[in-house]
Amino acid sequence: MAERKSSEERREQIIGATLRLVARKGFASVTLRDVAAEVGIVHGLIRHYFASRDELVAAAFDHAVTAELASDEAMLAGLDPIAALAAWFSTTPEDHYLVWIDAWSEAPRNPALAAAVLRHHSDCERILADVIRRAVAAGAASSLDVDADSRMLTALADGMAVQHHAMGMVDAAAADEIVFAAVEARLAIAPGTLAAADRAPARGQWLG
Amino acid sequence: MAERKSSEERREQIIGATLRLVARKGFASVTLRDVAAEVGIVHGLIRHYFASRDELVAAAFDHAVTAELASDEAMLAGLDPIAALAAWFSTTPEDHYLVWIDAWSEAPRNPALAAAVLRHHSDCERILADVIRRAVAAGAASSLDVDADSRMLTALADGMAVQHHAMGMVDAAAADEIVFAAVEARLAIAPGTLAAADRAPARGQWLG
DNA sequence: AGCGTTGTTGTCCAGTTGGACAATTTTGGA
DNA sequence: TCCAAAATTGTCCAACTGGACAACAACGCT
Repeated sequence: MAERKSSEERREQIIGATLRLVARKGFASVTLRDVAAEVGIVHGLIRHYFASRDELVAAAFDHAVTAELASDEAMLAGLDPIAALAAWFSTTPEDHYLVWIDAWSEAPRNPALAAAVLRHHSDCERILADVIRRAVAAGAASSLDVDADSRMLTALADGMAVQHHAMGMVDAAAADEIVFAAVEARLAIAPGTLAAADRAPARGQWLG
Repeated sequence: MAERKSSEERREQIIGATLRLVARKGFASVTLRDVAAEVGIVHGLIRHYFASRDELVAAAFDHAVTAELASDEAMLAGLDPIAALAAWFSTTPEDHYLVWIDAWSEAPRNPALAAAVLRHHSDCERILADVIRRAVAAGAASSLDVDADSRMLTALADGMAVQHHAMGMVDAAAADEIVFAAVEARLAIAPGTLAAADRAPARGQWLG
């Protein structure tokens, strides 16, 4: 009666279900039984793949962000630097950032998750720094300290994402406008350039 | 045998204990029994003061932030505008921001908390906007759109706080340096001015 | 002193949780 | 074909959860 799946397939199925639930209900309130029901298995089976609940949610976060950043990076590589900046700072899908915010708040109490958050945040700063370097090399921007600029602009984007996604203080258009203006000022790009270049395909979704 | 307290006194005692536990363990994992044990009462008594757990944590957040912002605002009023900017953007106590980050992630699932977060975030932007206006009036800074600058700089401070407090990516000194530089650039203040002015008394603690 | 209000207690409940584990079924290779 | 390994099930458990509630004790008022 059991539709038996290969180990890897089942593992990814569980991770996918976990992510979907985390996006909907937050890390703290996702239970093993929730995940099992979403997949259609018994909750005991999850223990066969993940040693603990903490390990499961950390693995889910890590898996999703790894895949998404790789896809984003590939997409950015195909754009000219200005279009890449516009795409990178455009408002991301709702579920994406709510999971990040949740991860920030959960990290102090879940070491495995904290490590993943730290690593992927560094990835984000590195990806942005690479784009800035390309823009500078192309003469489209200027930067005295690329890493510092990347760190500052990443922090700004995170803060605006909180205002938009978690608090609903600003809509997507207003958030983009504020971030674009700050990026342009910081990198000596003519005002309005990024908004005009913002024709990139939407960033990847997690929960297909 | 019962040390009977006045209604208001007991209420604040419960709120204080709740905040202390939220800072330590996060909103989601604070239970009524935890709070009761911290205060030294029976968990049933909490129901006498707060209709539900959600209402308790929202009230605790609201109460603490209200008090702290009032105290901060009074302190800022006693400083010249540049010193006030430096004080406002100096790294805040650890427990303070961890609670904010936790509130962001909990807000989508706790309407009362969401309302408090939204209201107090607006307070923060307003307080900063007032300081910027004083700085502009004093000829110490310039701003084309005070509200936009306040919103952008608040988002930046939040994002840096995440990097510092939740991820440990940067230490307090580096975070201050990045934020100070961005504030100076945005408001046309000479570089280094804020670091030199950063002699303000530490912002208030919650968990006395 | 008597009395109503209210702070306070202890106990109960039905439900949920993460984890453990033996039993069963399926798979894949010898 | 047979068997060891791996996937999967069902069930158990001890602990904990928020909430309900009746009983008790201290208080303010008259």
